[in-house]
Amino acid sequence: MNRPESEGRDLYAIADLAEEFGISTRAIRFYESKGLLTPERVGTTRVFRRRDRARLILILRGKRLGFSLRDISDYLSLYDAHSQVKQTRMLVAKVEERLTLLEAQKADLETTIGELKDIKKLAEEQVGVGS
Amino acid sequence: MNRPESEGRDLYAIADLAEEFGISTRAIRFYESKGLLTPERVGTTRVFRRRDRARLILILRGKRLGFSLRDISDYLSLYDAHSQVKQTRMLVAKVEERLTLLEAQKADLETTIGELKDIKKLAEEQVGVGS
DNA sequence: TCGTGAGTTGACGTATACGTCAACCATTCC
DNA sequence: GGAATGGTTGACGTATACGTCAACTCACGA
Repeated sequence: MNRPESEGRDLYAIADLAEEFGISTRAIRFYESKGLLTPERVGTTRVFRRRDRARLILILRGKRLGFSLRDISDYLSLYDAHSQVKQTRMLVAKVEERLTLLEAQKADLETTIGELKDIKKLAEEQVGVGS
Repeated sequence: MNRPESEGRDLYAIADLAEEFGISTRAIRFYESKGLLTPERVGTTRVFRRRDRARLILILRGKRLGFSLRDISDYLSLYDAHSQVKQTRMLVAKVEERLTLLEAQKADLETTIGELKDIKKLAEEQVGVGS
């Protein structure tokens, strides 16, 4: 069910990921120092795999949403637990908590978007839309 | 069309607002120092009106959404421009820019919410939902 | 008149999230 | 073998968003 031969074929250098996601290598090292990433080492050099890359995507999305690295760390552990499927009750509670937060955030966002659309409409009427 | 008599009837002390919104008076003073609020003064004491209270609500919502005070400041100026209705073309552009940002954020949020719901579902199946 | 409570202004401290810089390997290419 | 290239670790600096604290003012009531 596992394919050891296909493993070890997805290796990224720190600079690869930095460039791909438009962040600094220093930032990536910082995330590692906070335990959000756990790349392997070849000697002293970091080697990242698909898992790390996926986590990095989650990290950056979390940041775009305004979460702290601490929040994101918790969030990532939900994913880990997800694949490990242990302490499942705790997990459900945590997920629900997070969902409540996010749904509230979504409501805030929708309110804000609505208000801005109103402003835009009024402003456009003021000018004459097509002019 | 304006009712001067009904004005000046909505006065809040700094502590009123702090308590109402569960923040510190220091925070409110900080927002003022950053130009986000402009309460009047009676002697040295700050006096807030409905306008300030409304702005504070926008500030706190912005913060919940993960925006910096700098962002929120820009955002508030959209509202100001909105009521003043000047520089209208600039305003439309700014609003559109902000809307693009927020729509992207909303997409991020919906993705995240979706993922968490998946995790929750899997976890619940693992346990047996009603148990 | 004294003190008590509420408000005010700096000044300083703190946590987060990095950027910058120096000094140091390790490879590789000529 | 020397230089360039890319990677590594501290150490230090910076911006944001406040909290904490000291020292002061002012109004009010016993």
